[in-house]
Amino acid sequence: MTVNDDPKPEPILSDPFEAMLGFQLRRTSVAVMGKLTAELEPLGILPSEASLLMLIGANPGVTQSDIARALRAQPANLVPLLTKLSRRKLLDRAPAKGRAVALSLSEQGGVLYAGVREAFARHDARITRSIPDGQKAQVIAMLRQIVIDACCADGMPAT
Amino acid sequence: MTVNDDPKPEPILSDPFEAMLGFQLRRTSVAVMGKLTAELEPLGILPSEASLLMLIGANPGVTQSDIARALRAQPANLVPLLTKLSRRKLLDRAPAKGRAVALSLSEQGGVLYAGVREAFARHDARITRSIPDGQKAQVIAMLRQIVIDACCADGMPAT
DNA sequence: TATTGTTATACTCTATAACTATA
DNA sequence: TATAGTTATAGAGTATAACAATA
Repeated sequence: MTVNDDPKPEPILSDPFEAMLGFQLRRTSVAVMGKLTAELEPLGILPSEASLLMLIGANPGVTQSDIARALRAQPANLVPLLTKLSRRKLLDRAPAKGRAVALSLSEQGGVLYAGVREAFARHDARITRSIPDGQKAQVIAMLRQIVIDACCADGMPAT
Repeated sequence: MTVNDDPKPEPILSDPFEAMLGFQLRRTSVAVMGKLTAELEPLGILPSEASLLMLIGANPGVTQSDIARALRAQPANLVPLLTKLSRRKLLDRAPAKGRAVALSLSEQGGVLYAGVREAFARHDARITRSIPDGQKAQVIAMLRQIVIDACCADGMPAT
């Protein structure tokens, strides 16, 4: 066996980030998002677009501002994403109060939604599989607390 | 008391992501990175640049490829960052084997490095402050395991 | 020829300012 | 006038292909 099986044959560099929670969080998030991207790729949809599908599917009639608030996104940034979904005939738009538009999934959108939901479920099961049963909620609670520690009680928006 | 103290006065939307570890990881990472950005801002340096300073400061003489490997970055993407640091006279470059260049911090770079290290330490203490003493290592181990679960044993680079 | 570094480029994500439309 | 949505734009991060320089 002359093949190198070591997953990290890196040079002997001192890594100042190994013990830092912040960078480990980021590294984990990047890896997880990368895997999600791969999981969604056969469906021809990006994570950002898929998350809109998930939100609209779970909340028929939501408006763009609702979505922006829920995802902590800038309304302006939703426009190209929703345009793309609309061009694929995945969305229905109905007039709502004011200038608002009530969004829901078209029949085609519903079909893709089912696939996307499955992909998300598979993905989350995969990345959670090493976490002891019944401990996932505690981990999420911890992450939520870190968000609070990171951004609250001083000048930061509650991302 | 008529003031709304609720940090999240959001509409009653069903959030399909609340229970998903992946999105909570991402949300946490975004919040933490935002806070780090704010912490570094007075020093006039972005997190990406600061992480180069940290790596070079801890490993005088590293080359660009060493850095790329350690940070899982594309070598091409380091160029503009290192150029920016060089223009600020923060780096010294010495010829090394092959076409490689050994990077180290200039005197000015060392001064900024001290401040950056302090900022990183403060930042990490802040986001870790809710984690019970002596449990940080376990949390990091869990994150590392999630990275493995997310990307290994099937077609993904070990991010 | 293999490795290192660089250039150019393109795409995604994010943020802001300025604008339009509606009640 | 306040809210919803849009346009344009700019910055940052990331990825790839093509190229130059060195051993």
